[in-house]
Formats: sequence, C-alpha cells, structure tokens
Amino acid sequence: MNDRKIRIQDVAALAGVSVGSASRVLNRAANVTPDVREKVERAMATLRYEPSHTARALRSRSSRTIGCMFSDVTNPLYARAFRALEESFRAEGYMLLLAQGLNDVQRELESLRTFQARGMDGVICAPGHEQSPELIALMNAMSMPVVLYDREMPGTNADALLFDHVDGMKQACTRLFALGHERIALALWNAGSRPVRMRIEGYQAAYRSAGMPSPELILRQPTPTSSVYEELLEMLEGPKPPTALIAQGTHILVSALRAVARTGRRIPTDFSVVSIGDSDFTQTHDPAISALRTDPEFVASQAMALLLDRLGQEGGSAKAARTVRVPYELVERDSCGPAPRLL
Amino acid sequence: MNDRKIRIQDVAALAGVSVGSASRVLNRAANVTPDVREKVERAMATLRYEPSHTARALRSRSSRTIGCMFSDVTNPLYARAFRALEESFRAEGYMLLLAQGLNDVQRELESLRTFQARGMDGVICAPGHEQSPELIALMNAMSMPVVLYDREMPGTNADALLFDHVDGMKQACTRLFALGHERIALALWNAGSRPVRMRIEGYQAAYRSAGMPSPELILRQPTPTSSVYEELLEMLEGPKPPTALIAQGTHILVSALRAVARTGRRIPTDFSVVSIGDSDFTQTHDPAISALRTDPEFVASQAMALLLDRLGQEGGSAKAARTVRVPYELVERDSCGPAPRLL
DNA sequence: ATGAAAGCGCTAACAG
DNA sequence: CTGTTAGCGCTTTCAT
Repeated sequence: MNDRKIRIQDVAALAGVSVGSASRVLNRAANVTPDVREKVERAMATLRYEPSHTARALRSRSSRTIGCMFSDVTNPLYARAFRALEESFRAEGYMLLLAQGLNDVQRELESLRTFQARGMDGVICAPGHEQSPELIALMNAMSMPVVLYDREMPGTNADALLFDHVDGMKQACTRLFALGHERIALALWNAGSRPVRMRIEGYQAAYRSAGMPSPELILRQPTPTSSVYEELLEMLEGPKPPTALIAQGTHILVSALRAVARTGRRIPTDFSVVSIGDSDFTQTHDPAISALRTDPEFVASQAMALLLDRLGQEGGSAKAARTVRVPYELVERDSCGPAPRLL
Repeated sequence: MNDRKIRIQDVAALAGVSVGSASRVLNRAANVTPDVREKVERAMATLRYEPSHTARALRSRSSRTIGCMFSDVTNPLYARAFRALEESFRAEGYMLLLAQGLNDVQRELESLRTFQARGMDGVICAPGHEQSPELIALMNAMSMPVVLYDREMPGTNADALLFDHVDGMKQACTRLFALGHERIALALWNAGSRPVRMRIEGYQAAYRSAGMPSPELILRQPTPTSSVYEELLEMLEGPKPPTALIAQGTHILVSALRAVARTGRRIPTDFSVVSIGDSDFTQTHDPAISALRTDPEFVASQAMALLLDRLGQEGGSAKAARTVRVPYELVERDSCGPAPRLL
C-alpha cells in the first residue's frame, strides 16, 4: 500500500522510452519496434502498471461503457436480456451501467441525461413511454448512438431491435387452430407499449387469416405480476369457455394454471397452454409448457453490432435508423393437445 | 447539433467571471457571492451546460460510480437486491456498474480488476468463492472500500452485510415444531457459499435446541433452478416421510409443490411449506406461502451507509472491518398447519 | 518509428 | 470572495 499510483510516465522512464511510445504500446498501435514494445511491456509488468481508465476516457473521448435502461431488472425478461448484453459487451472490453426507469418518465429522462453527461459510448434502452415528446427530444439531443429495445419511437433516428410479436402470436394461434381450438384466451399485462400492442394485433390477425372473428377472450392485467386467477376462473366456468390459453409472463401463467386446475381440467387433455416467453418454469413444469421464445444471445449480439457499427465510423449518427427484427420460435412441449370435443 | 461542446470556460466567459468561480458554483461551494452564483447559473442555463463527468472524475478522483458484482442478475434474489441498490445510490448521485461473475473465479477477478482500473468509488460484491487466495489478495490490493454481500472472507478487511440465516431457519423450524412437525425436509441448492452453510447450520441448531436429532431430510440441488420433484416424491412415498418442507428459491419450491400435490397431499392440511425468500409467487399462490424474508431496501441502505462512511473520511480503509447483520422475518401465511396425525 | 509538447475539461491550491 | 495557474493521466498531433 506504500506504492503511490503508477503513471505511464513511470513506465516510460523505466523502459527508457518516451511517454508517446509507451502509450503506443499500450494501445497496440502499429508503428512500434519489437524492441521498444518488449521493453515497455516488461516495464509495465514489473511496475504492475494499471492504466487510468478515466484519463484515457477523457483524452480519447470514449468511456468504453454502455448505458442500459430498462424499466426494472426484477422483470426476468430484462434480467435475461441484461445478462446476455453484459456477456457480449464484456468480450469487447465494454462495461454496462444499468439504470431502471420504473416506467416513470422523469426517471427515464434523468437516466438518459446521466448517460449523456457521463459520456457513454452507446445506450440501449426500453423506455416505458414511446410517445413522450421530452423523451424523443432528449434522444435526438444525445451525442451517442442509441438502440431501442423493442420500442418504436417515431421522430427519433435511433436504431431499434423489434421483436416480431405479430408473427409469434400467429405461430401460436395457427398451431392451436390446427389442433382444433377455436376459442383461445389471451392473458397479458395491459401496458400501452409495443410488445402488448403487437401481440394483440397478431392474435387478431391470426383469427382473421383463419376466417374467424376474434373472440372476446383477452384478459388485460394491470401489472406483470398480477393474477388472472379470478378472471380466468370466471371465464372457464362461463357459457362459452376457452379451450386454450396464451399467457405472458410467469406470474400470469402460474395464476392461470391454478385456475385451470381448479376447474378440474387437465393439461393438455382438457385444456392447452402456450407461454409467451420461455423460462426454467415452463421447462421444468409438469407437463412442460410450450413457449414462444426469442434468443437473448442473438438479441445481445445484434444490439452490439448496431452500436459498434455506428461507433466504428465518424458520422455515426448520419446514417438512417436501422431496424433488426427478432424472430420468435414456438417451442412445442407437452401442454398442447387436441381441442376437447364440445358436448 | 451544430453547437460544439460547451465547456466550463464558456460558462465563465458568458457570466463574466473566472472558471474558478464557475467551478465553485457548480460544486455548491460555500464561498460564493449570491451575485456571482446567479450570473453563473444563468449562463449555465442559457448555454445548456452539461459538465463533463469524465473530466471531473479525473481531477477530483471520484467517479461517483459503484461497482456491483453478483453471480447472475437472472437470480431474482440479486435482481431484487440490485433494484434497491440502484434506487438508494441514485438518490445520492451515484450510478452502478453491474458485472456478473457467473460463479467463475477468473471472471470474478477480471471484474474486480476492472472496477479497480475504472476507479470505482466503492464496490459491492458477492463472490462465489470465498476461499480463493487470488480473490482475497486482489480485494486487499483494491484502493476503494468494498462491501461483501452475504459473504465472509477472512483475510480481507472488507465490511460485510451478513444475513442471519441461522436465526431465520430457527424461526421457521421453531414455528413448525410448535405446530407439531418433527420431520421437516429442507431443500436448497448445494453451493458451498455462506448462505447455504448457514441455513443448514441453523436447521441443525433448531433441532438441537428442541432436543431432537436432525433427520436425514436435506435435499441438495446442483443449481438454483433445478427440480426436487423426483427426490421429494421419493421421500414422500418412503417409510418415514416429512410432514413439512422448507424450500429455497422459486424453482425448487415450485417443483416441490408439484411433488406434494402428486402424492395427493393438500396444503396446509396434510403438509406444511415455508419458502426461504419471499416473492410474488409465494404471495399470490393459493394457498399463500409462508416465507422467510429480508428487506432489500434495508440491505441497500446499510450497504450505502457502510460505503459512504468510508468515503467520507480520508483513511477510509484504516478502520477495522465492520459487519451488519440482516435479520430475517418469518411472514406467516396459509401454507402451514398442524402436523397431520400419524396412523 | 520515436520524442516533444499540447491539450481533453475540470478542480484545487494559492494569491490577491 | 475571486482570479490565476498548475496539473489529474493519458492520447495525439507534429516534428524529427
């Protein structure tokens, strides 16, 4: 602890070269004699030199840090996304600052402003409010590239990762139609944001394609952790009950399963279930639950590609906004069976 | 976009004062005339001045950033902890860098080294390997205060937040004993780290206090997301089955509930359940599940207090390591009932 | 290819 | 109380 902080000057001095050369070695620049390189590297090693990230950031105008803003890491969806992002970016020497907007515009604005002030190299975010004019204005004023995570914000020129919810819902509905189901319930939380809008759109489109009117079987929940137990139970005991359910998120799914079990129905014999989003729960449940899934690693790699591409070139923000579609895959397990015969 | 970056010099010039004064206003220093303060603030506003965080960090040797390292945010426990930490620190103007060790020592070392190189003001971490000599050496070489999150690492002088697992388990067992249960199963994942060690210790201590030998009813799982379905089922159908279960984590709990239901037992009539860790699941399940909980906000505030205290004084690392015990509370719900009579 | 020197934007030490 | 000045530790011209 008695050694005061070692600077690049110390390294240069010990190696008998100039600071410039030491810096070039540190940055793996091309123009360095093997001889010099070796001397510098030896000096760095013996001094246990640790370059000051802050100083490099100030001078080179790159913090090698990405700002992430999601509503809440407690949401498994975002936790999963973050894990993959951290993994990808770490490999490239970036670290991630994680902020949570909690669906509060003021917090979202504050977080993005902080990212700006702290000189993030890039930002990945999923604001809860796609329409907020302040948010849009702020995003346009930011000096680093931004990637929207499953959000559409017209008026900004941010790149976006757009999950193909419409197609996902069509896959699920089509499969259930093929099994003879005509009354499919849909349980999701009632956020106004893109994912929910698109899922409902896909659900209705699927019915339209099949030449059927969409039934009134959509259960909207106030939060992703609320229960559909009561409502689904009522629906199941009502006159024209659904024979299948597509449910979003573990909590809604679990409460739905309880309601189904309560009516004495067995899965998949009497009732079929598809989960929007895959998890350990859907995989280990008995019976294992069919699920619509996306690939977090793919998403992370695409986010990184979008960001690094803009960072690579000078006028990064010049190019038009790009969009990457993220496909859904329907993983079929044991929770779907033929529709029960109506009496 | 045509405005080049505004520096504090621009502010000073427009306000007609020196950069020093502008800086003092920015930093809310005491020695500033109201007149000067106002002029500077006006100038900052009209220029939309955003101070460069990087430059301030370089000069003032404080990044106002805390490094967090947990094994995996995908673990709800850590997600919940992180949310509370972000909330607390944000209020004080700090942001959090989040890294995941994934229970890999090399990654853990790498993350901590990065925190060091990036000049974090403080670090909060829960390494998977409390015994690793390299980790211990590294922690001692770090120049900022470190708070261990439910880990004990003798040989370091880091402050620690220690969850009182022993007491928690005693509370749960004592309650079940009072209900007449004598054979309580315990399902947890088999990490070698402190939480698991302590829980088993508490479980055995509770039996000892009650004057009973601890039964052979501990189910250790390889991962927090594995299933105890098979093993518990076997136990329940065996000769001297447990009448109650204490289970750690949602996944283990869910698989356990399936096994219990499979044997035809009803909760709480035929079988009692306590969850280690509270969640939406335990709260919304039917019947609601009794749970051992800690308060994430309390934990976050304590972590912050420990860190800020050391940051406040100069020789922060001089003082001896401190320890804060985090109490468990047993929230009683509807999943525990009197032990069924043995035939 | 290397060295010297000029800052990146800010804070802190020191005069006045 | 305010202004001036010297760096924080590094990268990056610009000469050589």
